[in-house]
Amino acid sequence: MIQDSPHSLGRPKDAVKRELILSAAENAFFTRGFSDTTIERIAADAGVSKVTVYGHFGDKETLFEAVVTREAAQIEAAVDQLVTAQSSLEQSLINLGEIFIGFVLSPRVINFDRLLVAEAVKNPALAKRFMAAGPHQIARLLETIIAKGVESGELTVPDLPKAAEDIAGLWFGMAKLEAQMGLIEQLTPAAISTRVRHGVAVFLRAYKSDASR
Amino acid sequence: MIQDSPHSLGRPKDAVKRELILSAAENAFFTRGFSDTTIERIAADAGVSKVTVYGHFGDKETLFEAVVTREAAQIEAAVDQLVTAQSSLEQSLINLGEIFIGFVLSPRVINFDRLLVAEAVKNPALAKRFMAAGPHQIARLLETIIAKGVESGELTVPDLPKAAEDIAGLWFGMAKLEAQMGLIEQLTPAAISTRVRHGVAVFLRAYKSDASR
DNA sequence: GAATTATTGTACGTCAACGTTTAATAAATC
DNA sequence: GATTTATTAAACGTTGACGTACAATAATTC
Repeated sequence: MIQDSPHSLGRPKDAVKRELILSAAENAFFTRGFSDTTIERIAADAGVSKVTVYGHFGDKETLFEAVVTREAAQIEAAVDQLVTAQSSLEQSLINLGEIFIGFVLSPRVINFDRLLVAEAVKNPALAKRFMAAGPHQIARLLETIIAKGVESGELTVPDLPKAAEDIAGLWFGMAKLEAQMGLIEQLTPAAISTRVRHGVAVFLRAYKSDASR
Repeated sequence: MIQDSPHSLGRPKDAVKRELILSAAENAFFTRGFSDTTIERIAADAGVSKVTVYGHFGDKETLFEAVVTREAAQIEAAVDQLVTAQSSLEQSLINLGEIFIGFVLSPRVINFDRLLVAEAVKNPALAKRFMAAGPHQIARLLETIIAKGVESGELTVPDLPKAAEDIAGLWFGMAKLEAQMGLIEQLTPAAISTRVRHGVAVFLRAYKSDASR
């Protein structure tokens, strides 16, 4: 049971303002990085005074961590929704791939991990949290799907985690790097679909069992 | 012919000091990023006065660009040396892959592109220069090797650039991301070799022509 | 209504870093 | 040797941003 935050005395902190600050901070950190983001700018964007920012979050570091934690939670929730519908192996892979690649290559997530990459040296714990919430969860889902294909006899897979990594690598190709470097914009759904289907096709050619040829 | 920089009058700038500054700057930028690197620190590391830094490079931005340009040139030179020895298709791929992956996952290059990723928003031209000097050159080499396999009838490849991207993606897998995020250290040569051979095997299973099965 | 806390705007203290100036010395050309 | 430029150390001006202080007002509990 979580107590409904009693706060016993005085004017309570405004939860809406807190959200506004987090959103403004997220946007600023994402586009400018940690050092080049100023608290004053965040406060202005949030339509809030600087003192209020300091009232809700003690300092810049703490605010940054709050942003990352919040984003990681959102990613985690999004991944959880990637429910594998009942369908063929190929279709399952395509479904997951389209959601996965559309997600990972979205400007929002690219910006997020641009930021994380830059801060990873200084704050490894945050980077780990991100990996656990995103890529590592996806990898587990992939393994589940591939394992089903093995059970049904469609696939021959000597190393499950490696096979999951293979298809993820095929989906990514060079696109992630090029997105990080700003060379490609948001991919259209059609482009994502093409990319994913190609990866699935190559993967299946490599891993299809002799029995199912 | 390049004139031997006449400089006609007065004491010439010290080329050794220039190199020392570039090295110190590279190291500082790589480990701390652009904004968190100070000119004073660079000067101190280089064993040189701050004024000398400003004498050689007008300001911080220019120094940064000089570092990136120099690094891109080194990468370009390194890639040029990836001469494809005369050997089997499989062995050619393995050779290129081991050099490629060893190179791309080295702490030096990971740091470099960590830096580039962070600055890509502000300076897209630098990011493009990096991609052209590194990944895009490698891609061309890969296409050359794969094309040979097609000519010899070993491979069936409907889309050459895509196939090159496939094998690069297979080699990378999640390793690049994990290295960027600081989750894995420098891979041992053995680990690199294993990773590369695995990628080649999967690639060949997917792309081997019917005639050569 | 009294007490308490939140929020705001403004102002301030502090610090770090960019980039410049100055005076002195070193290294090059003529 | 005269001139010119590079280098150094130290000091400086300036700017930008973090974080705090203050006084006034708003929201909430008792």
